[in-house]
Amino acid sequence: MPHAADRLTIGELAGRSGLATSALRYYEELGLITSERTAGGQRRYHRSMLRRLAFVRAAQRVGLSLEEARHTLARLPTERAPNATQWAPVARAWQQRIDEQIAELELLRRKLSGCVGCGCLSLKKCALYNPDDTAATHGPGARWLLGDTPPEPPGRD
Amino acid sequence: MPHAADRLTIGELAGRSGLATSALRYYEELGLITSERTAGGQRRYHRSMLRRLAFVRAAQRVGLSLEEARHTLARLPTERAPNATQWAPVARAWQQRIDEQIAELELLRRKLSGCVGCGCLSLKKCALYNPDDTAATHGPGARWLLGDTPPEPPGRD
DNA sequence: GCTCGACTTCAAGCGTCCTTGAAGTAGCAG
DNA sequence: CTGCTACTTCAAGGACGCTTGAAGTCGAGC
Repeated sequence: MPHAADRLTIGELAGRSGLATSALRYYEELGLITSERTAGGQRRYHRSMLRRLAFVRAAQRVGLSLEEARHTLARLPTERAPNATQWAPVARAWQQRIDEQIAELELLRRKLSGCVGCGCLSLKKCALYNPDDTAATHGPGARWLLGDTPPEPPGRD
Repeated sequence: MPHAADRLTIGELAGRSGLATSALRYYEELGLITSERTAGGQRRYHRSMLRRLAFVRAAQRVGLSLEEARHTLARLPTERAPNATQWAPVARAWQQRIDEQIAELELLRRKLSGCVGCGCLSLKKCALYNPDDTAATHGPGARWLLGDTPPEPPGRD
Protein backbone atom coordinates (compact mmCIF):
# COMPACT_ATOMS: atom_id res chain seq x y z
CA MET A 1 0.00 0.00 0.00
CA PRO A 2 1.49 3.29 -1.10
CA HIS A 3 0.52 5.45 1.83
CA ALA A 4 -1.16 5.38 5.15
CA ALA A 5 -4.29 7.54 5.45
CA ASP A 6 -7.68 6.65 4.09
CA ARG A 7 -7.48 9.52 1.64
CA LEU A 8 -6.69 8.73 -1.95
CA THR A 9 -3.95 10.30 -4.00
CA ILE A 10 -4.88 11.48 -7.43
CA GLY A 11 -3.13 8.49 -8.91
CA GLU A 12 -5.15 6.12 -6.78
CA LEU A 13 -8.38 7.84 -7.58
CA ALA A 14 -7.46 7.70 -11.23
CA GLY A 15 -6.75 3.99 -10.99
CA ARG A 16 -10.01 3.32 -9.26
CA SER A 17 -12.20 5.51 -11.32
CA GLY A 18 -10.68 4.66 -14.64
CA LEU A 19 -10.14 8.32 -15.38
CA ALA A 20 -6.84 10.00 -16.15
CA THR A 21 -5.29 12.23 -13.51
CA SER A 22 -5.57 15.09 -15.96
CA ALA A 23 -9.29 14.48 -16.17
CA LEU A 24 -9.56 14.46 -12.39
CA ARG A 25 -7.80 17.79 -12.08
CA TYR A 26 -10.07 19.12 -14.75
CA TYR A 27 -13.15 17.84 -12.96
CA GLU A 28 -11.94 19.44 -9.78
CA GLU A 29 -11.48 22.71 -11.57
CA LEU A 30 -15.05 22.42 -12.79
CA GLY A 31 -16.24 21.75 -9.28
CA LEU A 32 -17.34 18.18 -9.90
CA ILE A 33 -15.10 16.86 -7.19
CA THR A 34 -13.19 18.37 -4.32
CA SER A 35 -9.94 17.58 -2.56
CA GLU A 36 -7.99 18.38 0.51
CA ARG A 37 -4.32 19.16 0.33
CA THR A 38 -1.35 17.73 2.16
CA ALA A 39 1.09 20.10 3.85
CA GLY A 40 3.10 19.92 0.66
CA GLY A 41 0.16 20.82 -1.52
CA GLN A 42 -0.71 17.46 -2.99
CA ARG A 43 -4.31 16.49 -3.45
CA ARG A 44 -5.93 13.92 -1.25
CA TYR A 45 -9.37 12.69 -2.10
CA HIS A 46 -12.07 11.42 0.16
CA ARG A 47 -13.39 8.11 -1.03
CA SER A 48 -16.79 9.60 -1.57
CA MET A 49 -15.26 11.10 -4.69
CA LEU A 50 -15.49 7.67 -6.20
CA ARG A 51 -19.23 7.94 -5.91
CA ARG A 52 -19.25 11.36 -7.41
CA LEU A 53 -17.18 10.16 -10.30
CA ALA A 54 -19.46 7.22 -10.88
CA PHE A 55 -22.30 9.66 -10.90
CA VAL A 56 -20.57 11.89 -13.41
CA ARG A 57 -19.84 9.00 -15.71
CA ALA A 58 -23.41 7.86 -15.53
CA ALA A 59 -24.57 11.38 -16.18
CA GLN A 60 -22.41 11.56 -19.27
CA ARG A 61 -23.85 8.34 -20.52
CA VAL A 62 -27.30 9.69 -20.01
CA GLY A 63 -26.24 12.53 -22.25
CA LEU A 64 -25.63 15.27 -19.71
CA SER A 65 -22.78 17.71 -19.99
CA LEU A 66 -20.34 18.08 -17.15
CA GLU A 67 -22.02 21.33 -16.29
CA GLU A 68 -25.38 19.64 -15.98
CA ALA A 69 -23.83 16.89 -13.95
CA ARG A 70 -22.40 19.52 -11.65
CA HIS A 71 -25.80 21.09 -11.11
CA THR A 72 -27.37 17.79 -10.25
CA LEU A 73 -24.51 16.85 -8.00
CA ALA A 74 -24.90 20.11 -6.18
CA ARG A 75 -28.26 18.92 -4.94
CA LEU A 76 -26.92 15.71 -3.51
CA PRO A 77 -24.90 15.30 -0.33
CA THR A 78 -21.18 15.78 -0.70
CA GLU A 79 -19.74 13.08 1.43
CA ARG A 80 -22.69 10.89 2.15
CA ALA A 81 -24.69 8.70 -0.15
CA PRO A 82 -27.96 10.36 -1.04
CA ASN A 83 -31.05 9.06 0.64
CA ALA A 84 -34.11 7.89 -1.20
CA THR A 85 -35.77 11.27 -1.11
CA GLN A 86 -32.77 12.98 -2.60
CA TRP A 87 -32.03 10.35 -5.14
CA ALA A 88 -35.48 9.50 -6.43
CA PRO A 89 -36.10 12.63 -8.51
CA VAL A 90 -32.69 12.37 -10.12
CA ALA A 91 -33.14 8.72 -10.92
CA ARG A 92 -36.56 9.39 -12.35
CA ALA A 93 -35.33 12.23 -14.55
CA TRP A 94 -32.52 10.09 -15.82
CA GLN A 95 -34.79 7.19 -16.50
CA GLN A 96 -36.93 9.41 -18.58
CA ARG A 97 -33.97 10.53 -20.62
CA ILE A 98 -32.85 6.97 -21.01
CA ASP A 99 -36.30 5.93 -22.12
CA GLU A 100 -36.33 8.63 -24.73
CA GLN A 101 -32.98 7.60 -26.02
CA ILE A 102 -34.02 3.99 -26.17
CA ALA A 103 -37.19 4.89 -28.00
CA GLU A 104 -35.24 6.87 -30.56
CA LEU A 105 -32.81 4.07 -31.12
CA GLU A 106 -35.58 1.53 -31.46
CA LEU A 107 -37.29 3.65 -34.03
CA LEU A 108 -34.09 3.90 -36.01
CA ARG A 109 -33.57 0.20 -35.61
CA ARG A 110 -37.00 -0.64 -36.94
CA LYS A 111 -36.39 1.53 -39.93
CA LEU A 112 -33.13 -0.14 -40.64
CA SER A 113 -34.81 -3.52 -40.31
CA GLY A 114 -37.27 -2.61 -42.98
CA CYS A 115 -34.37 -1.58 -45.15
CA VAL A 116 -32.20 -4.61 -44.90
CA GLY A 117 -34.14 -6.40 -47.56
CA CYS A 118 -35.35 -3.52 -49.66
CA GLY A 119 -32.34 -2.15 -51.50
CA CYS A 120 -32.94 0.73 -49.31
CA LEU A 121 -32.22 4.39 -49.26
CA SER A 122 -34.16 4.66 -52.43
CA LEU A 123 -36.38 7.65 -52.05
CA LYS A 124 -40.08 7.08 -51.83
CA LYS A 125 -39.78 3.37 -51.28
CA CYS A 126 -38.16 3.29 -47.95
CA ALA A 127 -39.17 3.95 -44.40
CA LEU A 128 -35.88 5.71 -43.89
CA TYR A 129 -37.03 8.30 -46.34
CA ASN A 130 -40.67 8.52 -45.57
CA PRO A 131 -42.17 10.37 -42.66
CA ASP A 132 -45.02 8.47 -41.01
CA ASP A 133 -43.80 7.58 -37.58
CA THR A 134 -40.87 9.93 -37.69
CA ALA A 135 -43.16 12.80 -38.38
CA ALA A 136 -45.15 11.88 -35.33
CA THR A 137 -42.06 11.52 -33.23
CA HIS A 138 -40.34 14.71 -34.15
CA GLY A 139 -43.04 17.29 -34.28
CA PRO A 140 -44.66 19.15 -37.11
CA GLY A 141 -43.63 19.19 -40.72
CA ALA A 142 -42.44 16.52 -43.05
CA ARG A 143 -39.41 14.82 -41.66
CA TRP A 144 -37.55 11.77 -42.61
CA LEU A 145 -35.04 9.85 -40.72
CA LEU A 146 -32.99 12.55 -39.11
CA GLY A 147 -33.65 15.68 -41.02
CA ASP A 148 -36.36 17.64 -42.63
CA THR A 149 -37.08 17.40 -46.25
CA PRO A 150 -40.04 17.65 -48.52
CA PRO A 151 -41.17 14.19 -49.68
CA GLU A 152 -39.30 14.83 -52.92
CA PRO A 153 -41.16 16.65 -55.65
CA PRO A 154 -41.63 14.99 -59.08
CA GLY A 155 -38.35 13.74 -60.54
CA ARG A 156 -36.79 10.41 -59.86
CA ASP A 157 -34.62 9.48 -57.01
CA MET B 1 -38.49 28.39 -58.12
CA PRO B 2 -35.12 30.02 -57.82
CA HIS B 3 -33.36 28.45 -60.75
CA ALA B 4 -33.87 26.12 -63.64
CA ALA B 5 -31.77 22.96 -63.61
CA ASP B 6 -32.42 19.92 -61.46
CA ARG B 7 -29.28 20.58 -59.51
CA LEU B 8 -29.61 22.07 -56.08
CA THR B 9 -27.83 25.16 -54.84
CA ILE B 10 -26.19 24.91 -51.48
CA GLY B 11 -29.01 26.95 -50.01
CA GLU B 12 -31.59 24.58 -51.35
CA LEU B 13 -29.72 21.56 -50.17
CA ALA B 14 -29.41 23.19 -46.78
CA GLY B 15 -33.13 23.86 -46.67
CA ARG B 16 -33.99 20.33 -47.60
CA SER B 17 -31.47 18.57 -45.47
CA GLY B 18 -31.91 20.74 -42.44
CA LEU B 19 -28.18 21.39 -42.31
CA ALA B 20 -26.49 24.77 -42.45
CA THR B 21 -24.64 25.74 -45.59
CA SER B 22 -21.48 25.93 -43.55
CA ALA B 23 -22.01 22.32 -42.54
CA LEU B 24 -22.51 21.31 -46.13
CA ARG B 25 -19.26 22.92 -47.21
CA TYR B 26 -17.56 21.26 -44.34
CA TYR B 27 -19.00 17.89 -45.31
CA GLU B 28 -17.87 18.42 -48.85
CA GLU B 29 -14.39 19.22 -47.63
CA LEU B 30 -14.45 15.96 -45.71
CA GLY B 31 -15.55 14.09 -48.79
CA LEU B 32 -18.98 13.15 -47.49
CA ILE B 33 -20.70 14.80 -50.41
CA THR B 34 -19.61 16.09 -53.79
CA SER B 35 -20.70 18.94 -56.01
CA GLU B 36 -20.34 20.25 -59.49
CA ARG B 37 -19.59 23.87 -60.13
CA THR B 38 -21.27 26.44 -62.32
CA ALA B 39 -19.18 28.48 -64.74
CA GLY B 40 -18.97 31.08 -62.00
CA GLY B 41 -17.75 28.63 -59.40
CA GLN B 42 -20.89 28.08 -57.39
CA ARG B 43 -21.76 24.63 -56.11
CA ARG B 44 -24.57 22.64 -57.60
CA TYR B 45 -25.61 19.44 -55.92
CA HIS B 46 -27.14 16.35 -57.40
CA ARG B 47 -30.23 15.32 -55.54
CA SER B 48 -28.61 12.08 -54.53
CA MET B 49 -26.74 14.20 -52.02
CA LEU B 50 -29.94 14.31 -50.03
CA ARG B 51 -29.64 10.58 -49.59
CA ARG B 52 -26.03 10.83 -48.60
CA LEU B 53 -26.89 13.46 -46.06
CA ALA B 54 -29.68 11.34 -44.64
CA PHE B 55 -27.17 8.56 -44.38
CA VAL B 56 -24.68 10.75 -42.59
CA ARG B 57 -27.25 11.94 -40.12
CA ALA B 58 -28.32 8.40 -39.42
CA ALA B 59 -24.69 7.39 -39.02
CA GLN B 60 -24.17 10.13 -36.49
CA ARG B 61 -27.13 8.97 -34.54
CA VAL B 62 -25.77 5.48 -34.52
CA GLY B 63 -22.69 6.99 -32.96
CA LEU B 64 -20.33 7.07 -35.92
CA SER B 65 -17.95 9.90 -36.54
CA LEU B 66 -18.05 11.71 -39.84
CA GLU B 67 -14.88 9.89 -40.77
CA GLU B 68 -16.51 6.54 -40.16
CA ALA B 69 -19.55 7.64 -42.09
CA ARG B 70 -17.28 8.57 -44.95
CA HIS B 71 -15.70 5.13 -44.98
CA THR B 72 -19.05 3.41 -45.08
CA LEU B 73 -20.37 5.79 -47.65
CA ALA B 74 -17.38 5.04 -49.83
CA ARG B 75 -18.62 1.50 -50.22
CA LEU B 76 -22.04 2.52 -51.44
CA PRO B 77 -22.92 3.85 -54.88
CA THR B 78 -22.46 7.56 -55.33
CA GLU B 79 -25.49 8.58 -57.31
CA ARG B 80 -27.73 5.56 -57.09
CA ALA B 81 -29.52 4.07 -54.17
CA PRO B 82 -27.66 1.04 -52.89
CA ASN B 83 -29.12 -2.34 -53.72
CA ALA B 84 -29.95 -4.94 -51.13
CA THR B 85 -26.56 -6.61 -51.39
CA GLN B 86 -24.74 -3.38 -50.80
CA TRP B 87 -27.00 -2.14 -48.10
CA ALA B 88 -27.57 -5.24 -46.04
CA PRO B 89 -24.16 -5.46 -44.37
CA VAL B 90 -24.27 -1.79 -43.46
CA ALA B 91 -27.75 -2.06 -42.03
CA ARG B 92 -26.77 -5.13 -40.08
CA ALA B 93 -23.68 -3.49 -38.65
CA TRP B 94 -25.69 -0.47 -37.63
CA GLN B 95 -28.37 -2.57 -36.06
CA GLN B 96 -25.76 -4.29 -34.02
CA ARG B 97 -24.43 -0.98 -32.79
CA ILE B 98 -27.91 0.18 -32.01
CA ASP B 99 -28.63 -3.01 -30.14
CA GLU B 100 -25.51 -2.56 -28.09
CA GLN B 101 -26.45 0.97 -27.24
CA ILE B 102 -29.94 -0.05 -26.28
CA ALA B 103 -28.60 -2.86 -24.14
CA GLU B 104 -26.27 -0.48 -22.36
CA LEU B 105 -29.01 2.01 -21.73
CA GLU B 106 -31.35 -0.67 -20.48
CA LEU B 107 -28.74 -1.90 -18.11
CA LEU B 108 -28.26 1.58 -16.76
CA ARG B 109 -31.98 2.00 -16.57
CA ARG B 110 -32.43 -1.17 -14.59
CA LYS B 111 -29.75 -0.08 -12.21
CA LEU B 112 -31.38 3.24 -11.69
CA SER B 113 -34.71 1.51 -11.12
CA GLY B 114 -33.23 -0.57 -8.39
CA CYS B 115 -31.85 2.59 -6.90
CA VAL B 116 -34.92 4.73 -6.82
CA GLY B 117 -36.06 3.22 -3.61
CA CYS B 118 -32.78 2.35 -2.04
CA GLY B 119 -31.13 5.62 -1.04
CA CYS B 120 -28.75 4.66 -3.67
CA LEU B 121 -25.20 5.31 -4.57
CA SER B 122 -24.27 3.89 -1.26
CA LEU B 123 -21.30 1.70 -1.87
CA LYS B 124 -21.73 -2.01 -1.43
CA LYS B 125 -25.49 -1.82 -1.25
CA CYS B 126 -26.30 -0.69 -4.69
CA ALA B 127 -26.34 -2.23 -8.10
CA LEU B 128 -24.85 0.95 -9.44
CA TYR B 129 -21.74 0.18 -7.48
CA ASN B 130 -21.52 -3.52 -7.82
CA PRO B 131 -20.20 -5.34 -10.81
CA ASP B 132 -22.18 -8.44 -11.70
CA ASP B 133 -23.71 -7.85 -15.07
CA THR B 134 -21.60 -4.81 -15.85
CA ALA B 135 -18.50 -6.88 -15.45
CA ALA B 136 -19.82 -9.27 -18.07
CA THR B 137 -20.74 -6.45 -20.40
CA HIS B 138 -17.51 -4.55 -20.29
CA GLY B 139 -14.79 -7.13 -20.34
CA PRO B 140 -12.40 -8.32 -17.71
CA GLY B 141 -11.80 -6.84 -14.31
CA ALA B 142 -14.10 -5.52 -11.70
CA ARG B 143 -16.14 -2.70 -13.04
CA TRP B 144 -19.05 -0.81 -11.73
CA LEU B 145 -21.41 1.36 -13.54
CA LEU B 146 -19.11 3.22 -15.86
CA GLY B 147 -15.68 2.85 -14.43
CA ASP B 148 -13.37 0.37 -12.86
CA THR B 149 -12.98 0.09 -9.20
CA PRO B 150 -12.28 -2.55 -6.67
CA PRO B 151 -15.42 -3.38 -4.68
CA GLU B 152 -14.11 -1.09 -1.94
CA PRO B 153 -11.72 -2.51 0.59
CA PRO B 154 -12.66 -2.48 4.29
CA GLY B 155 -13.69 0.94 5.60
CA ARG B 156 -17.05 2.45 5.26
CA ASP B 157 -18.41 4.37 2.35
C1' DG C 1 -27.15 46.29 -67.23
C1' DC C 2 -28.07 46.92 -62.45
C1' DT C 3 -29.25 45.31 -58.09
C1' DC C 4 -29.38 42.47 -54.31
C1' DG C 5 -29.33 38.28 -52.17
C1' DA C 6 -27.07 34.06 -52.44
C1' DC C 7 -23.00 32.48 -53.28
C1' DT C 8 -17.37 32.02 -52.92
C1' DT C 9 -12.79 31.31 -50.11
C1' DC C 10 -9.96 31.52 -46.22
C1' DA C 11 -8.82 32.04 -41.63
C1' DA C 12 -10.16 32.14 -37.24
C1' DG C 13 -13.16 31.03 -33.46
C1' DC C 14 -16.01 28.11 -30.40
C1' DG C 15 -17.85 24.58 -27.06
C1' DT C 16 -16.90 20.38 -24.92
C1' DC C 17 -13.68 17.52 -22.85
C1' DC C 18 -9.75 16.71 -21.93
C1' DT C 19 -4.25 15.73 -22.90
C1' DT C 20 0.49 17.16 -23.18
C1' DG C 21 4.63 19.40 -21.86
C1' DA C 22 7.73 22.07 -19.16
C1' DA C 23 9.62 23.14 -14.95
C1' DG C 24 9.61 22.29 -10.46
C1' DT C 25 8.21 19.87 -5.58
C1' DA C 26 6.48 16.16 -2.34
C1' DG C 27 6.96 12.10 -0.10
C1' DC C 28 8.24 7.41 0.66
C1' DA C 29 11.81 3.46 0.33
C1' DG C 30 16.18 2.28 1.42
C1' DC D 1 19.92 11.78 3.24
C1' DT D 2 19.48 10.22 -1.37
C1' DG D 3 16.90 9.07 -5.01
C1' DC D 4 13.02 8.21 -7.62
C1' DT D 5 8.30 8.43 -8.68
C1' DA D 6 4.23 10.70 -8.20
C1' DC D 7 2.81 14.75 -7.57
C1' DT D 8 2.19 20.30 -8.54
C1' DT D 9 0.86 24.49 -11.74
C1' DC D 10 0.24 26.79 -15.91
C1' DA D 11 -0.11 27.30 -20.66
C1' DA D 12 -0.83 25.35 -24.78
C1' DG D 13 -2.61 21.94 -27.84
C1' DG D 14 -5.93 18.78 -29.88
C1' DA D 15 -10.02 16.23 -31.69
C1' DC D 16 -14.64 16.84 -33.31
C1' DG D 17 -18.06 19.33 -35.66
C1' DC D 18 -19.06 22.98 -37.01
C1' DT D 19 -19.97 28.57 -37.10
C1' DT D 20 -18.58 33.25 -37.98
C1' DG D 21 -16.61 37.06 -40.36
C1' DA D 22 -14.35 39.57 -43.92
C1' DA D 23 -13.91 40.57 -48.52
C1' DG D 24 -15.30 39.65 -52.71
C1' DT D 25 -18.25 37.35 -56.88
C1' DC D 26 -22.31 35.20 -59.18
C1' DG D 27 -26.68 35.16 -61.19
C1' DA D 28 -31.70 35.80 -61.70
C1' DG D 29 -35.20 39.44 -61.90
C1' DC D 30 -36.54 43.92 -63.25
